[in-house]
Amino acid sequence: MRSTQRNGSPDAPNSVLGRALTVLTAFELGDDELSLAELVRRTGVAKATIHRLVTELAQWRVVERTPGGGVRLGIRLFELGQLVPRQLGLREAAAPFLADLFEATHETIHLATPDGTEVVYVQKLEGRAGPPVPSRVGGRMPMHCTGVGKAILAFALPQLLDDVLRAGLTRRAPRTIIAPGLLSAELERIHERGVAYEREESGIGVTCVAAPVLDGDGHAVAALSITGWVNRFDPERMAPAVRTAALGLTRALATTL
Amino acid sequence: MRSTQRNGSPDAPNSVLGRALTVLTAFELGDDELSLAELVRRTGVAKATIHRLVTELAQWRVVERTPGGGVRLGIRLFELGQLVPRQLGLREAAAPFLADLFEATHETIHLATPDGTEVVYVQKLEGRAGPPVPSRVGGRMPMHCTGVGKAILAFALPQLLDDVLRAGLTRRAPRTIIAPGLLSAELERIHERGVAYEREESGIGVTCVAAPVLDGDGHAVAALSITGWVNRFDPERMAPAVRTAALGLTRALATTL
DNA sequence: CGAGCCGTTCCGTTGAGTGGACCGCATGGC
DNA sequence: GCCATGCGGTCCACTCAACGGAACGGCTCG
Repeated sequence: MRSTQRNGSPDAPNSVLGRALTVLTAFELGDDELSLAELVRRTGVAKATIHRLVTELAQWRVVERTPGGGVRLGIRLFELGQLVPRQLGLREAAAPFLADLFEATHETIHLATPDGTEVVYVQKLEGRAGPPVPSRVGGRMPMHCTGVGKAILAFALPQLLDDVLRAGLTRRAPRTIIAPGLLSAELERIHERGVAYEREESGIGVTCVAAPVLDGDGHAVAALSITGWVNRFDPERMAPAVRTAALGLTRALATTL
Repeated sequence: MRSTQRNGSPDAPNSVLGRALTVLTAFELGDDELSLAELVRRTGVAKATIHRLVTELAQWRVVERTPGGGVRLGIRLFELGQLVPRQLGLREAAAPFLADLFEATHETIHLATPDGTEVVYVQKLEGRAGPPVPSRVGGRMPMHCTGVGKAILAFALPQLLDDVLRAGLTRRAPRTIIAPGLLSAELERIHERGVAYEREESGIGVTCVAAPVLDGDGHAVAALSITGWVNRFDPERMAPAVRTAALGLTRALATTL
């Protein structure tokens, strides 16, 4: 069995493409620019090879060379990423609903889509007075410890829950649900109510309400949520708003297709 | 001389990487999914090769296979794109300023960064009652016919203006500036005032005010703008707000570095 | 002033990549 | 019913693109 890298990629690839993608995925959140030597260290690819790959990637503006000889991810990668249909269609359709929610609450709004056993955030509107949350557009979080994740999981094929359990219910905060039985029961309640609550399961002091966005078969293709401070924000009171927006978005996507 | 493709890439590449990037850049805005056959047609790459490349790209989730055998850009491309520092740092620093401008005006707000002789939109907050504009996050527009573009051009190295003129002042709307002399004069006025106006130069009925965001050397690294209907929106009245926000962002970026 | 690290270049070797040919399967016009 | 067409997918012998060890020049330390 292949080792589980965070990027879910074949390790030690001996193909050009594999090496090139290893280089690109070597960049992480804090990395502004990396030196060639650092890339060699992170990827295990030979120096001459890194140099050749980086030179060609730079010609395509997929990476950019910095004056100091370093390498940074290039603007063209951003442009390509914005064309990805899984986020483009969703974001376009969701924009007015998210704007309404934000206008009405001024709390932090999230829109996320499932990928594997995690969710990827597609949009985030940050409330000024809201709690700091580790989420980020283009970032990932496990499904079991987030409102959007649980909302999606409750309206997904049973297979997905198995995958999530097999991946392990890692603890993210003191109140993260790490017992498979509790998670199943919680998902059942969410499925009945159409709304998922999360209280300090991903971070201390943070709570949220989420609702799923469904496709024609009733499976979740996304979820949206409102997040706030646990003592200044009543998720139950926001539930109807989130649910309404999610239903609206579900309908908007259905009529688009 | 190499032909000027829109993606600015070497054509007829005989490297694996070149072929793979040709495949990725074959996707355009409207394309949800492409068939392998369509990719063969668009790229001129042999079918077996396309098949092999797509299979490997799919393993990395850079592309995804659809049930019908088609190919679409994958979520991982979106994730990578969101890490690109040129937009990430800018977007993070700009978020509060853009939010303030939007809150105060409820008109369409743009944040763009220069790349070559064009600008790439990094953020867009769409006003409900604003005019439809062709801009899109991750999209490009020429510099000479947009507010943000002119603001950037007025605070760039002279070399850039030469490049823009050499690329040609293409007409986008009846009032697009296509005379080099007029553009130079306009840029001088913009440099003096610190604000750029655009009146129906990119589209009929649309006007905007833009201001540059500068680096330590006084060169533009970005620009932001407010856009509205030409008869319901007075750009001069919004100029101080845009300029203030741009100066604030300039300062915020300076202290970050 | 030399040890160490850096980005860069060179070049002989080799196996990853290539693409024409082929398969099985829908589709659809005759 | 049947052949023509276009599709995704597979095979495999040839070949040249890619590899990486080695060497170079520049830089910064101690």
